[in-house]
Amino acid sequence: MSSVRKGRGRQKINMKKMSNKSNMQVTFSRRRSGLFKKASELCTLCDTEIVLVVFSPSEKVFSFGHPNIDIVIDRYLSQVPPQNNDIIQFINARRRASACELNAQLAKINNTLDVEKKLGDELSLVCKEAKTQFWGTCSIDRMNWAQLEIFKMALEELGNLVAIHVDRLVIHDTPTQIHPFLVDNVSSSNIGFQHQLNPQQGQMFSSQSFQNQMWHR
Amino acid sequence: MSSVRKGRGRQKINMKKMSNKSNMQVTFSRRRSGLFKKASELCTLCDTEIVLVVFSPSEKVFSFGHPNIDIVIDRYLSQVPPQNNDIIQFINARRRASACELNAQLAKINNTLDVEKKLGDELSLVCKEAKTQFWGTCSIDRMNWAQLEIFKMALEELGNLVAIHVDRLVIHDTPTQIHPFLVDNVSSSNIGFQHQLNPQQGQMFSSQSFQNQMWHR
DNA sequence: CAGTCTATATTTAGGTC
DNA sequence: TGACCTAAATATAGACT
Repeated sequence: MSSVRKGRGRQKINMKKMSNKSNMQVTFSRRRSGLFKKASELCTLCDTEIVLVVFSPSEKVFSFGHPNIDIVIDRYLSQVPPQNNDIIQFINARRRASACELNAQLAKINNTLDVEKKLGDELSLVCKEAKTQFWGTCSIDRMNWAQLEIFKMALEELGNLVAIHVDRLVIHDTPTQIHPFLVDNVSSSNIGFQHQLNPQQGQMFSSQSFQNQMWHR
Repeated sequence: MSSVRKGRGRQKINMKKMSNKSNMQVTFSRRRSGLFKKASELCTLCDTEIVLVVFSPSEKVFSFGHPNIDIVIDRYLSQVPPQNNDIIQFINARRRASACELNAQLAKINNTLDVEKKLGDELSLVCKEAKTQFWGTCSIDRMNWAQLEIFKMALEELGNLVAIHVDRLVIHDTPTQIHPFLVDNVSSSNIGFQHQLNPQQGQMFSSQSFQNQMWHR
């Protein structure tokens, strides 16, 4: 009786990086599950091919894919030796940075949205920036020679990695390390085509999560 | 008046492949959006890296996730004369759909801009679309291993192209073929790491989209 | 198709164990 | 972490425009 106040129900949260580490962990788990579930539902309902890979803030990698693509991805990822390849690291570093930043930007935009709906001028700015960035960000033209050189190498390196990987795949078709991930009352376990098995099973969705120690950091 | 029964609200649906094609299309769009939104939220809240690729039943590809390499690749592929390279064609084919969408989106944004400066709600739309579209369109990750073979070749090809391009740049600093589509009164600018420039600028966000007239389908 | 509206179905933040 | 609880926040099916 008196004790109570059985929870205040779901609270609204700011769409920005959560400050509380602990809460973040919880949220991460929950939302990751939700995300995978949504993905699997989309597969089921619309007969869609999907690939979803999530890197947890703590170096873990979770993935899901309708057909068998994810297997390839995961194998690929899990087999790339992180430490012996500066280029890959370089690439990842860049990727990480820009991914983060993009997210930050989006969060900001969203915030703005929440707070103020009538920022037409902002829209203008956003678009303008977008236009700028469309050409600026990733265009090779805008890179300096040094960067291009590096990229060139990176690409070649990447080519090799892919080649190597393909070879491996061709040789032994065994998953490196698959684990059941979200197994509601489901029996996941199968690799690849799990989804089309039992469409009517409803909430069935499986996935494989992988912990690849690789490129953490 | 009499008309009424303004909708029965959300109905529960069977979690199995939708029979009604038309409904499926609608559901696909809606859920795809939702999924991408969730993904972006996860990124934002938990500082997570995500790769999400969805192949629509109608061969379109939507993706969300990190950029960089893929971007460069995209960028580059788009500059290669399509007819002399089957591999490139193959890859472009896969991206075409989403490129179209991007163009459509951008066109829309531009229109909006010209006509009305204070469409706060549009901002909302823009953001949503941005989240959906602004990430990579092409990713190694989504390919199955057969495709990897092809991709490998493409990469090698790419390496050469980069090299060639570098040469060109060094010689004359002129863009090979940048097109208009979005050239407002913008002064684009720096290289590579531009994002960290003005974090507090707020609504600035970038993306990698490419509009090359050559793709229209 | 894309956007709008309505009424539910789901998801999930915050707590507690 | 994981499971469970509550209530508010969202996502969306169906019907229309």
